[in-house]
Amino acid sequence: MALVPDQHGSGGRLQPLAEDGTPLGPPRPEPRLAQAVARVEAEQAPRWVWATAESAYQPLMPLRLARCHDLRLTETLLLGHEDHWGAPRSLGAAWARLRGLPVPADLPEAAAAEAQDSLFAPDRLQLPPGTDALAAVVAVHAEQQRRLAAVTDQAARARLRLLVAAESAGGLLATEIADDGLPWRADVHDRLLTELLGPRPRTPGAQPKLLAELSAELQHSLGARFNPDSHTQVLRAFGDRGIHLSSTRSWELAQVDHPAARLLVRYKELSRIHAAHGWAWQDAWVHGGRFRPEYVVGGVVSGRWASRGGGALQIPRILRGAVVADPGWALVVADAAQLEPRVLAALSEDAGLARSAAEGDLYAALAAQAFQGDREKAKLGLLGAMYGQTSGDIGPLLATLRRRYPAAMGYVEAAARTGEEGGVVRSRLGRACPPPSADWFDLTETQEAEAGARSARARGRFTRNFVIQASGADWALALLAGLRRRLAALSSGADRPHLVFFQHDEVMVHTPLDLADAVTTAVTEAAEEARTLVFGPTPVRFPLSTAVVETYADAK
DNA sequence: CGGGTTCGCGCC
DNA sequence: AAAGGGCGCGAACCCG
Repeated sequence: MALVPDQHGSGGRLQPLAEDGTPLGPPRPEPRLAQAVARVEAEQAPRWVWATAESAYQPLMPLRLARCHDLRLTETLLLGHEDHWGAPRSLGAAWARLRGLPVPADLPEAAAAEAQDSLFAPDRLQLPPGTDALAAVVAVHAEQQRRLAAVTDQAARARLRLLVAAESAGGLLATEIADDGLPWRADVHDRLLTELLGPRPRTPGAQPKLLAELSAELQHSLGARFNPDSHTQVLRAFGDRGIHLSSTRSWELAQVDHPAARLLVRYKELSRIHAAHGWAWQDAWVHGGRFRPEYVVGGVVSGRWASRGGGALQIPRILRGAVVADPGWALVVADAAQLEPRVLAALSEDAGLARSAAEGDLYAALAAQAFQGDREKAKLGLLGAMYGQTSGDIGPLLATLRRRYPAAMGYVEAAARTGEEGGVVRSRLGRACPPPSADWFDLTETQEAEAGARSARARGRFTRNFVIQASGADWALALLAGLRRRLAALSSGADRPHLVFFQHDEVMVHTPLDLADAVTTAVTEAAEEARTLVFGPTPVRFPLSTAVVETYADAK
């Protein structure tokens, strides 16, 4: 069912479609769009087709719909798959390509965010003036179905269709999470901040008491006046005492045997909390007991979500006590244990690594197999292999891994080689990595062989990691889509369990207490379903650690 | 004064 | 000699 809201007001138009996108009837004007959509959802539960969730789904909040086909997200996936990276992805751009018209550039993200709030800002859909938006939605959708059907390899086609469905479900979910919000207790947050920093300063922008004291103590211990927030001044203050630092990074300070180093590390920890998640952050982002961040589905090229404003994906551990379930409710927190090495085991079909990943603690099993039981070595070696690390004492570890797990190591090394040579790699479900940038070619073809080689190696590390990170994102998206479907089946109305947080390999559901066990079962089943959907028959397991808690702080 | 860059750190 | 992937954000700093 194609859906296009009116430019202003609460109406819109619907048009029923066949699976391949052919219209099954004329457009239906609906002056009361939300009611009409709710009725159609109850009667037919169609797959809704729209330009973007933000243009079509957000205005329908708090309505919940089961399935959609998001044209913008799908266009991005298809363009990547067709190696047309960088082409504009808006509905208007896709329509223009279809009709042989000049293709409008995408709005920059910042402008797009503003376009949301202003009646006069340019329309993010980028349709040429006078274009019928519903006709464009119908035509672009039919074209996307045609392009999906044109993928020749049957298994690859099925996986790409799965990716389109999962990505679109992600679009639904991001809108719903923003609508529901993450439960956030401002009073608990304030208490935590007061313990760490001292009471909230009366004048906005003033430094909290404990932070100011720490700053004074730090300056006293170096016998100089300086701003601890200024790298230049800090380096000079230490240098004047004969301590020569190459940076002010905390790991470097940790090696310095001077009281000022410890004070500075502590100062940096606290000032960061104050600046990034302090009272100003609370004023800006927490309202009515909810933190409402804006998630950007597919905001990372690997398919991970990004966020805009509020640092939704960087909630510091020390403040997680402020995430508290409502009275009579609970939080179900689930995260995938050791997701990325398991993804590598499944992708590469390495028999030895798969055996380690068949259950329990992967690193411990690896250590028992190949590292004389030294779990730390096993973990460092495998992480280094997935990131392309070459420094430190990792050489012998990589050599062991190469000897014992040749298929797994061969897999990441092949991905790295492809990247170094300027090629493109894909996730398990078919998300493509970006091609090298234009200046990459300048560098690799430069006279200065060293700069070119360095740049090629950097791209090799990127593609090496991409196949794993992006396939992990495939799995997580499939889990989300399956979990969302299961939660909707558990109950409806105001007391429905709902997803409130998603961070790469971790999900959180806010649920009435009596449904907490059912939610735990649902998330476990969704993870198992995702494993089969994404990786097919594999011995590799993707265990979740799940917890039913009152506060996020108790989840780990 | 505003915009862009660098540094460094929060998260995975 | 160089030396691990992906992000968002804020403060300092630099420049026109």
